[in-house]
Amino acid sequence: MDSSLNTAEAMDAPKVVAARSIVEAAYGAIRHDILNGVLAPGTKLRFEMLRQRYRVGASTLREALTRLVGEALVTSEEQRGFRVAPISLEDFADLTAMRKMLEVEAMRQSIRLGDDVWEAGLVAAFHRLTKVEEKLLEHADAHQDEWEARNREFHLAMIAACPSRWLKHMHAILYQQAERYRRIALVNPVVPRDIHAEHRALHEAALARDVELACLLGSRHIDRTVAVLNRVLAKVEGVRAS
Amino acid sequence: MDSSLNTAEAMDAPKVVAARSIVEAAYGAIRHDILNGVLAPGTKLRFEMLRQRYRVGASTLREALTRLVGEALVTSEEQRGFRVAPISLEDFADLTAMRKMLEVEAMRQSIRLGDDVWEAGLVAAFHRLTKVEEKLLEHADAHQDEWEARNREFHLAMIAACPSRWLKHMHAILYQQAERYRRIALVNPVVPRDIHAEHRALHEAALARDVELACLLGSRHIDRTVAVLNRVLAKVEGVRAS
DNA sequence: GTTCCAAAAAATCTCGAAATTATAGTTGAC
DNA sequence: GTCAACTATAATTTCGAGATTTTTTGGAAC
Repeated sequence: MDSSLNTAEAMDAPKVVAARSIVEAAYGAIRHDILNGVLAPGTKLRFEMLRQRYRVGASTLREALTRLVGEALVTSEEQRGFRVAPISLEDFADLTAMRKMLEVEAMRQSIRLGDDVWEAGLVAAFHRLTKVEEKLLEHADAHQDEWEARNREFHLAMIAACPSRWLKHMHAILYQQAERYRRIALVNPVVPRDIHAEHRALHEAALARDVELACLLGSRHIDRTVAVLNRVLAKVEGVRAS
Repeated sequence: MDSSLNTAEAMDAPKVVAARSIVEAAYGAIRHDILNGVLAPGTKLRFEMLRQRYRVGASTLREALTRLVGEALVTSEEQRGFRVAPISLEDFADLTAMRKMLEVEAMRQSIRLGDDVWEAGLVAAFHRLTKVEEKLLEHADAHQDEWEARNREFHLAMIAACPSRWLKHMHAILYQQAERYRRIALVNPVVPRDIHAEHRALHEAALARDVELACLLGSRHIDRTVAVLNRVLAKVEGVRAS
């Protein structure tokens, strides 16, 4: 919960969470498959099918799904089972507007209150992100997963000093949702070119404690990501339908 | 989900939800008990105890609790069971700052976009709230529960025209959390006196489509509620401890 | 008195069969 | 041919016993 600066736990979110319980493992696996589009939006989640797929009992499965409902990755209809939460351009716009509001506010607080430890974490995260972006320029579409992870860490490091647990909690949910859209659009991988420049500017403004500039850059950064994604998503099958 | 104007469903949240499934019933019952302090903050939630209390099987109970974890009314520690989420003055401040931000933004959008139906709903909600407040002046601390419900409906009606699902969703979670603190502080019932005037002003500003005034009033309204609650909560046993 | 270890106790977690409910298919009446 | 009621099928939901893990207890060594 409070370990956003910890390097070792960087890969916590993506896949294998070294699950201590079976529910946790199932939850992680299903979440992974939803985020990566293996379980397509709108798909009916039938119990027999899921029980085979993830090798768990009915109740265990049910608990994992309930947890995903709480994060709005799954929907449930009383007595009619579960579905992968549908996606739409409308939802993406809503989601992003909300995330922008929260992320900017979190940045504002974080930059104001961040101490040396926060700065160190931010610099480190930026460095790691830079490294991956260099690799990305050579090997093209490999490392895409890794870039996603580093990108997330960088943005998390940026708001790490924000003291509001609720703000960070809700931001995390929204970021995860956005991540879902991003990965679905990633069928045609978007090579990040000027994104590095944006990150650098953002990073420097934060270190210079220029709150207003950083917020402005952060805001624009999200806007551009959305602009790109909107273009891609509009073409992808199923975004409009489900 | 979309029935915030429906009179008949006014009592949906508090208690008996006419549960279609047993999980739903258990969830509602436990939620009710947590919100009203029957299950005190920090309390360990042992399965045997809960199974007896609510008459449900282990898995069913577990699912209900998982759902409550999603709303941050319950915490879970891997392999160590569940607890009623602790409360603290710090959390209350955080929670409220967050809610203020979201509620004001939702009001802003709602007042800008609200149509005739929205206006009608708002007027109706204000009227019902007024009626209860009159009753409250006479019979003192009875009807306190009803006032809570009408107050909630009024504030929901105010933001009903906000088109953002995410904004309303997250606001709902925060409002519920705040409700928890309010009811715990309600051991010494605070008689709402000038609150009626505040509501009237807010209501009129909204109908006049004076966005800025309404937001200002809404903001102040929350601030005052917090000021009062802070004074009460500081005295209540257990808010600081757990 | 403190610290360690093992065994017992208590709690949580997991499973799949059985009960309940929804859906599809079928027949019969109009 | 359409609709309603009924039946058969398929899916979800519920339960509690058993497996697994944590916590407590008791006792021996230091």
